[in-house]
Amino acid sequence: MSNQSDSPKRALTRDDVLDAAAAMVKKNGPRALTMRKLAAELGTAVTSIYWHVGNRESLLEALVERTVTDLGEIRAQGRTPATRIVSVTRALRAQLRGHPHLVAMVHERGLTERMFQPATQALVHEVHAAGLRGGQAADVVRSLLFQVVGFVLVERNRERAPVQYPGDESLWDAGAAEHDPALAKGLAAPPDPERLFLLSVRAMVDGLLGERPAERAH
Amino acid sequence: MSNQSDSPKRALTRDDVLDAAAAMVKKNGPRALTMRKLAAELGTAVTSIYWHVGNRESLLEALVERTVTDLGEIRAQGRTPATRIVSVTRALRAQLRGHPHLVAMVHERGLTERMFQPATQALVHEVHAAGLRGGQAADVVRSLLFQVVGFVLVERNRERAPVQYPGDESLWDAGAAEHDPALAKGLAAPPDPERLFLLSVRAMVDGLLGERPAERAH
DNA sequence: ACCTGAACACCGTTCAAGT
DNA sequence: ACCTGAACACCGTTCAAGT
Repeated sequence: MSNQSDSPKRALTRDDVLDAAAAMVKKNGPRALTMRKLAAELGTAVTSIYWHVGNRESLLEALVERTVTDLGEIRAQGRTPATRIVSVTRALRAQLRGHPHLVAMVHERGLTERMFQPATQALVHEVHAAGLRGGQAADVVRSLLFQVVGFVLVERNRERAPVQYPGDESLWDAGAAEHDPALAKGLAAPPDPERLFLLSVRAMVDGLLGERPAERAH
Repeated sequence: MSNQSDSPKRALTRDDVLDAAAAMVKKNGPRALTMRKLAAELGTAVTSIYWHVGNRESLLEALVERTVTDLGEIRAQGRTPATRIVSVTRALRAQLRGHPHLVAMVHERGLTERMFQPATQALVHEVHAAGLRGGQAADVVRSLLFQVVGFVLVERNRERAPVQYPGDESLWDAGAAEHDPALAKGLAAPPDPERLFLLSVRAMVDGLLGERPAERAH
């Protein structure tokens, strides 16, 4: 708990507050950001913070806003439409993982559209290049966005709760795994998120792009 | 704020506490469950609750445990492997949506494996019936579980934050939608989750089942 | 074995008062 | 325009004391 600067006194600015708040969130998550501790960190009275940012909720909102703005563009890589689309989802996932607490905060505040604008634009472009148009293209873009965000949410929660219940093979030995020891082992081991992400995104992209309306009967 | 019963006095049981807590969570979410309000609801001192359930965290844990136990089986429906798998994911999504606050609570507490045991078993069975074995089957099951849970998480957060930023077409008109008005309109309108879920799960199932190792090059 | 009130250490927020 | 301390209404949790 040290002050932001060693110089004897300086006017407290709104950006000072945001910076300190960002540091606290980055270190221990949004839950650990309390107005009082933030004030202590900044060496001011709690009430000064209220003057600069209104209240805790607006503070978090401003924080999210600032982070989203700093996220930067997403560029597709690869030659085929499928690879380019997959590369965009990977870039988006990397962005999200770079700001571990951002996804949940953004979601709780309904800024999703805004946050995913760069990724959406990139996806729209690639999906268009893949030959899709109109409502179908929109569906594909939406499916992919949901997929990536959902995956990251699940992934993050998994990391935070490291030891899963029941944890080992006990559940799958008893015939549940259809007498397939390799399957049982595969389900018992912790998943490799990198691999799983690629696998499922590729499957979805293949499924979405390969779709010919006439072929489908189920 | 009324007491649980009109009979003058009764011994407070652990189940009474859990029941009242469950009702409060169901009504206003886990955040609204405070020990003090719970005590008021039950007409006892706060400290009595501590005697019965330890503390707030164990209370929520017990609640989750009980709900998960009550979730019940999942049965596949349909004739082809693909339809049967999709039916399992739909049933799982319905279960999760039936307990709106459960998913997040379960996740925060690392009970995911346990919660999804019925769905996992059903999926393992169907994936096996589709001809997949070993590690590949495990990957498919995992991908689908991640997909469903992720989708429901995103979906739920979207419902809670109804008006999205920026909200309307303003973003997509300016050439971002590749001069495709139908696409722009599709992205601007709020998604139909039911349709989107089916669409993306089917795409993923197709992609996962249709996979022949030799065919893939990207 | 079960329940109680008092007390502690925290919260977010408001308000009147200072410079 | 900016900062302050005091105060209010909440939290979760502990503890010694009751029956």
